[in-house]
Amino acid sequence: MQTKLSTQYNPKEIEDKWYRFWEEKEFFHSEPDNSKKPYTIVIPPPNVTGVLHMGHALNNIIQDILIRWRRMQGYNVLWMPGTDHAGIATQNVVERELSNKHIKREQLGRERFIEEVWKWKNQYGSTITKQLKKLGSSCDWSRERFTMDEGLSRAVKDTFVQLFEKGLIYKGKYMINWCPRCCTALADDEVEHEEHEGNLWYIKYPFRDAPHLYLVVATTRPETMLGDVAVAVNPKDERYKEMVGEVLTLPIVGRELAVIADDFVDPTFGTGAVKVTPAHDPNDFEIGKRHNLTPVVVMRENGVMNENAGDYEDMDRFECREALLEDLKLKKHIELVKSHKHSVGHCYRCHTVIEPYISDQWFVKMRPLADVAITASQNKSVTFFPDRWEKIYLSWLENVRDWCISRQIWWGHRIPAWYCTDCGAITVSRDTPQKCSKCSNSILKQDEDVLDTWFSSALWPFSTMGWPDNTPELKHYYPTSTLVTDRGIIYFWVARMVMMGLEIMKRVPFYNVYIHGTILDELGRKMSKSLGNGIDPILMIDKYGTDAVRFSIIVLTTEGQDIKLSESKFEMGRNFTNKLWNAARFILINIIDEKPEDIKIESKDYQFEDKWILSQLNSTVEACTNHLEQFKFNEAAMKIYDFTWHSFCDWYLEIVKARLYEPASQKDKKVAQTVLAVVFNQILHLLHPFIPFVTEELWQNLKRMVIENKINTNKDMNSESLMIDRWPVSDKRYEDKSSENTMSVLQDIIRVIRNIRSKMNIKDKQELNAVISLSKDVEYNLIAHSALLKRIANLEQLEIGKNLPKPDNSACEVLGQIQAFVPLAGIIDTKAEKDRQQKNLKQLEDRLLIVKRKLDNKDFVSRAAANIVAMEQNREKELLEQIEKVKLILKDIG
RNA sequence: GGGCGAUUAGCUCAAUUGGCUAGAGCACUUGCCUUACAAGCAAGGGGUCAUAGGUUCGAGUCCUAUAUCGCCCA
Repeated sequence: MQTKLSTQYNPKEIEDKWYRFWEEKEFFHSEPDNSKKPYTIVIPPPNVTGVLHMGHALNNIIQDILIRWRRMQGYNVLWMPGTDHAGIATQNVVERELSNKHIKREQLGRERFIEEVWKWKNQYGSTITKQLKKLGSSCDWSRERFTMDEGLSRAVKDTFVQLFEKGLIYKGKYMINWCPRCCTALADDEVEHEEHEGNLWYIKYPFRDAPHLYLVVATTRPETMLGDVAVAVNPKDERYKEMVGEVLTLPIVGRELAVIADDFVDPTFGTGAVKVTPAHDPNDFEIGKRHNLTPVVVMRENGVMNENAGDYEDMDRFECREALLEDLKLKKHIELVKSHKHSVGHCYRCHTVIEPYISDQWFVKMRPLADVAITASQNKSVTFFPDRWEKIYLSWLENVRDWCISRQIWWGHRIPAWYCTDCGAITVSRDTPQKCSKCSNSILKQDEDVLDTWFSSALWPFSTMGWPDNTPELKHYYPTSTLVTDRGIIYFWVARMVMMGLEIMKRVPFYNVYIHGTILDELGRKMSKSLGNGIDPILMIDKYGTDAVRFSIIVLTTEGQDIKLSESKFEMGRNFTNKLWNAARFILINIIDEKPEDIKIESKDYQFEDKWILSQLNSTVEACTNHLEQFKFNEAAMKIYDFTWHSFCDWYLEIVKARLYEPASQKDKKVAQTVLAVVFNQILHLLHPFIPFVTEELWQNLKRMVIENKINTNKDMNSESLMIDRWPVSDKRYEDKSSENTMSVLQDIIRVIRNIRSKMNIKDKQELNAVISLSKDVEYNLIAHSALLKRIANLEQLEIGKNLPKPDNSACEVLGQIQAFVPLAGIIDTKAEKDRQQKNLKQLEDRLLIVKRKLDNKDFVSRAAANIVAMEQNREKELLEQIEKVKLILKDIG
């Protein structure tokens, strides 16, 4: 920026430059170093097929703030980046690409298909990491990991074998969630439930031995009746008691069904009699087991009806529903159709309606793992911020069912289990086994399935550190410090990491979990591709600059609340970065010294406004640090924003101009220059984690100018970069309540004079006279600040004294113990002034009434805290005095 | 059906353990091209804190209902 500065901040000119600089200097890189305390975050690995959206942006901005802040505090900081292989999603993407070339994966075969996926990954898989860099993320890219890496794959195998050997992984035929489009099993939490407006069909099932009589069952999925093997009623249901044991004939199919009694049946649902289809409904599956019923499967894996569906074979399940209903209607088997809202499960990857399906799958036994994870949060080994999320986490763990981990796809970690072609025994092993563990047969076939992606993600906090090897990284950085994520993956990921961390490492994977809000559109809807209501963070970065995007997002992020976002919100951040830029311009221009001398500045050299701004800075440092410690990012950001703009720029810069332009002495000019540099240097430090690019650019310029002009900031400005310089620490010695109080009075006086100016239509440029009258017992030495007042309020003459009389024809304002008079002979609008004073009086009297009401209340005086009562009494006194003064003024106006 | 969150200025959000006149940003009104910044400066206007009860000397804040919206689970 040199000293010729553009009046507007242009982020494009500097962002890439500094990111490159940081990377080249390896400032993001971390090595285990036991002399320093570690601070570790593992990134929630975005999906390799992913493209950065606002949710990622928020998530990574927060992590980068924590990381940059802790790094500046001197921690040995590691931010571990990487991506996950997103089994189903990635396979879908590559299959779609292939289908454009009219190729099916089955034609290629497993090996060649996986080669294609890797090709795709290598070509497109780094899109999102490039975008994370654009966002300024200071990840240690040299340690970037991918869940399909060799090392992480080894961790997956090792974990699988360990859990299998402990009996925590088993294989079995159970009812699972099946996606007929992806043709794979899904875990319970991979099914998204949606309320659907459907029908409840009441179907007549005739008695075998009395076909004119029938029993009516109600169902929302009539096509599954082809697989009915019984009809169940509640044993306590008087209506059906006598029918238990009777035999019905299944319409259309003709199968004989027994009427059975089972407690599970809800007598209030439908007719109280339900069809039992053990192969196609999870509850019926359980009923079937209890009553030894043989399930009849009527559907193929792709959702098309099979040979058991008779005439409906080869029809799609929904086509079959329509055809079947048509036939039932014709044969008068439908008694009633009622519209009925019910929840329908969908695949979270492709949104196809999920089919409950009996299938041979691998499962993780969850109870023992979940119990340990529950304890970890109850005893605060893992702490949630905000804490309400702990309940969500606990309720899931308390009710969790075994986790189906096998997926019938090709892209992923293949299950390390081999089947003996001879005896059928399963051999589970880290390495490819040479012979069957049971019969020693050497012809073995590996399980075709792969593991759920979340199985590998669950190991992320330690697999990325080199586990199963006991690496220096693992010893130093594990457990990680903080996990930052969205509530959407508390079950998928957070809970599973805790379980696996405790099971495998015997230690929690992280101490704190910060759950941030979800970014919504202006109307409060989730941003989604299908709605087209997303805001592309990269476009926003191009338009407003990365720092503006970061700052705006953080200011909007309050304590994990959701964020309604619209493009215009980014103007706030842009305006602020521009303000900062211009404050820097002012400072850099004004610290130039033709013949710089090395003058030592001591605290006794500070002027009143220096002490004031240093005191304010000090409390800002303290507040900002405290807020960050409590994950209150927006409060920290707002605090610095307010200090920078409304204390430093609005007041300090304006006040100090006099000392720069018409210095009383060269020494005092140097003092002012020094304080400017000191405070701005600290501002840049405090802002760096939030807006790293512009702060680095300005700091580098400040550093150069401070050195060139021999400004002694009492801080070594010899660091190579702001990002590795030290985070400010508050220091009681800078606290100066007296200056703060006095300044606040001066600001009030100035505001009052400006207000009079504005109300009386007097141009800002026109100099005025003013008289400031103080009550006898006022301690402020305002006379010492008359130069300041004159300059900032643009006054020609200023008289300050005790109990000064009101000059004729003056506008007036009462400020507690202070009265400000502005003589306006010839200019004053008497009517306007009178109206103004009357309005004032009314306000004061209203307030007095409220105070009096309190003080007249005996209970208040006796029960409220003494300081509160004293405060009210004091207020009453002040109000009475003020009212007195305003009345006098009114009398004077006439 | 169960749980959680929200409801405060025209809009988006704040408001510590209950205690000064409920604050910001944007928008709005008025005046300013003042040599850091018009993406700015100065001065303003704008609130029955969703509703109804209750606790308390005192409630935006705590309790109980109700309404509306959103999310999660079944």
